[in-house]
Amino acid sequence: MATLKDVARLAGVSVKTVSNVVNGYSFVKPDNRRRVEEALEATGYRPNLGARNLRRGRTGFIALVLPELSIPYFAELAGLVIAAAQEFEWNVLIEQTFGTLAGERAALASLGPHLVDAAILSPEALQDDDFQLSVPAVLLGEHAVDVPISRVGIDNVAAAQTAVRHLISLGCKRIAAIGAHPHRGTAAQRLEGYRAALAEASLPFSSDLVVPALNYHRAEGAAAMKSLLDLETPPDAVFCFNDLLAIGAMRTAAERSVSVPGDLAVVGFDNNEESAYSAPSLTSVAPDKGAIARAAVDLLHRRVDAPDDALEDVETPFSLLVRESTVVR
Amino acid sequence: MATLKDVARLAGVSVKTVSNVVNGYSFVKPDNRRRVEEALEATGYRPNLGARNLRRGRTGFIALVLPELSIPYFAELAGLVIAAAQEFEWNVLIEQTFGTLAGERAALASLGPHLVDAAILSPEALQDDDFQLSVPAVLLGEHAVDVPISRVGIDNVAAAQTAVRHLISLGCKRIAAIGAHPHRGTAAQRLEGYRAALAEASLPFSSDLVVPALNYHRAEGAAAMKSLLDLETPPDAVFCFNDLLAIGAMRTAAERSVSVPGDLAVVGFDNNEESAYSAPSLTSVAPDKGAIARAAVDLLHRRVDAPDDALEDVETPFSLLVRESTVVR
DNA sequence: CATCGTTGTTCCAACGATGTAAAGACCCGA
DNA sequence: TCGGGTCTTTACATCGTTGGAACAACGATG
Repeated sequence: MATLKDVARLAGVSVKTVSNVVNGYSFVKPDNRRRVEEALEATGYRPNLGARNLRRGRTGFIALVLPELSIPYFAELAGLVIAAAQEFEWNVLIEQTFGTLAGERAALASLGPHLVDAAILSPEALQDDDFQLSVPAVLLGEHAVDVPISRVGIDNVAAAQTAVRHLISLGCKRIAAIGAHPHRGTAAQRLEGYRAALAEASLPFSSDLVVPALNYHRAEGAAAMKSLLDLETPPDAVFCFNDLLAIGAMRTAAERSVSVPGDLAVVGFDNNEESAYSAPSLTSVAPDKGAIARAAVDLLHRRVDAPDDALEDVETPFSLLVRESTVVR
Repeated sequence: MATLKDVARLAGVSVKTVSNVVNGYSFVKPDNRRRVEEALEATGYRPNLGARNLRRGRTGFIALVLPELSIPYFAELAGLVIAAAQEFEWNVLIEQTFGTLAGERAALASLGPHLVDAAILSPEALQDDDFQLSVPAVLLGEHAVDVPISRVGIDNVAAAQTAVRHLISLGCKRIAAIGAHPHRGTAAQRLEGYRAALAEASLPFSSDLVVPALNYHRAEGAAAMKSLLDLETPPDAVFCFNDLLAIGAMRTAAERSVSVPGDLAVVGFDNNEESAYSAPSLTSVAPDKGAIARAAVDLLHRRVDAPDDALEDVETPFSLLVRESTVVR
């Protein structure tokens, strides 16, 4: 691998002059510039990022801390974050926590100014004390705890309310919710939106109809739906806090010969690509994932230069995509 | 951020002694070792990886070059590669190519010994000439071209043959295939397995029943299935070269009121998590993704130390998971 | 022609870590 | 007491890059 030194020798100039050319410094004699450029071309020089960053005090990386890539929402988001980060010549380092406290603590501990310039976090179990960060960070989703970190995300209360209002508009009276979670901020907000929508339609809130979930995997949705169908009076609709839970719930409904949307309307959350192709296709709250990714990366980019700016709370748009799981074809 | 110098000053020893303690060098006096360890603890020292790697000539990163993270197979694989890489203290850099030649070329060009120690590649369009790599690499899938790079993957011919034999054993006579691709090595192999299975059962091969696909997205599977159902004599089974195509195909079948598996048996490939929950659930060839990820990382780890060893071709196991899309419940 | 400001280039130090060589401490037996 | 080996520590150079100061060349100015 060619270094600046090699290029300098070949071009017959000093190392610094080559560095100046590489970095677009203006005051280089046209003749020298040409010779250097030829030498760069000839050697196929590529800067050693480690050395450059060591010198510059930057690493060129940002961390993306998320539960797991096998969850479609996070996989899609990760792809968009990588694309957004490219604009700032940032590489993305993905850390999986598997939603555990230990995993999240380990991920945070491994971060530091020597490894990454900034971090995007999607925590699920972290407590206040854990947020001892040494690099600028932004939280995706909702604050479960009161920590001074900027946030990017949709208005989860409004989004949940929109989803449940839709179910109510279809005439559903017993609307269940799957996905309550002790620590997850988004879960609390979505539950709040759910209650608000019930309240404004004067529908009773029944804790029987609220089923918790820990990992938001399909299997949990399936299990939750079983317990709901076993109720004395099963629900006529279910609002799931993510699409995977909804897919699991629909699976159980199919196994029990409960017709969706005839007997049971189902709404999910996240709008995974898979949800447009399920049978029936899934009505879902669709956050603008691209906007989230861009906003998060952009915020961090500003924050790296000005770490002491006021915290930000960026609200990104969402929409409700109505599909077959709530409306008969 | 504390450096070795800070720790050394605090412990009252030289920088090198601290370095020796950090790196587990044996000959350090117990007394000094204790003082250094206390100082490490007190300062919360974490090595600057950039500097360490600059000195060691390693980067601590491997690249994972894949089409896109929003494709579940690659998302699941990426998660497993990250986990496998952790064992060797490697961080994983994910590069998305979106399956385009330009994207793949750009990804390869960006790799180099200054950025990564090695690379895992899942190319789809690259030609022979493009494989000018400056770091050890391993190919996932199949060689589409004749390049001297190690490979990890399943026996795609045998896997496809197994899948189609299964359809034949169900009594299917007109078995279609979706996913033929001009450049993709796996596609060629799977097509070969498909033809072999037909041949051994003395079933005719008809090119009408082979539909190409470029990106292996759900939409393509849906479109391909439409064209198959429009045939004068539609197929009674379809073997899709990945699960997304199969999901799309089943979607079309549902829209056309073609019953799966009654009128049409469907087999996919990859065994995405989603496929166990679709309606009907999808019979799929299940490669051992964990084994692939571990084998690839392991191979690279050996290759970094011994770059000139003979090429390897690691074959990982697969199985056929029979589900509702081929067998009536 | 001395002085000046602008341009262009080079030299040197530094980022934080580690390998090398050499020096210092220590213990043993002769 | 001395030589010789084994531990233990240190000073120094180095990885590839860039910032800053110093310096050199230049035409323009008085």
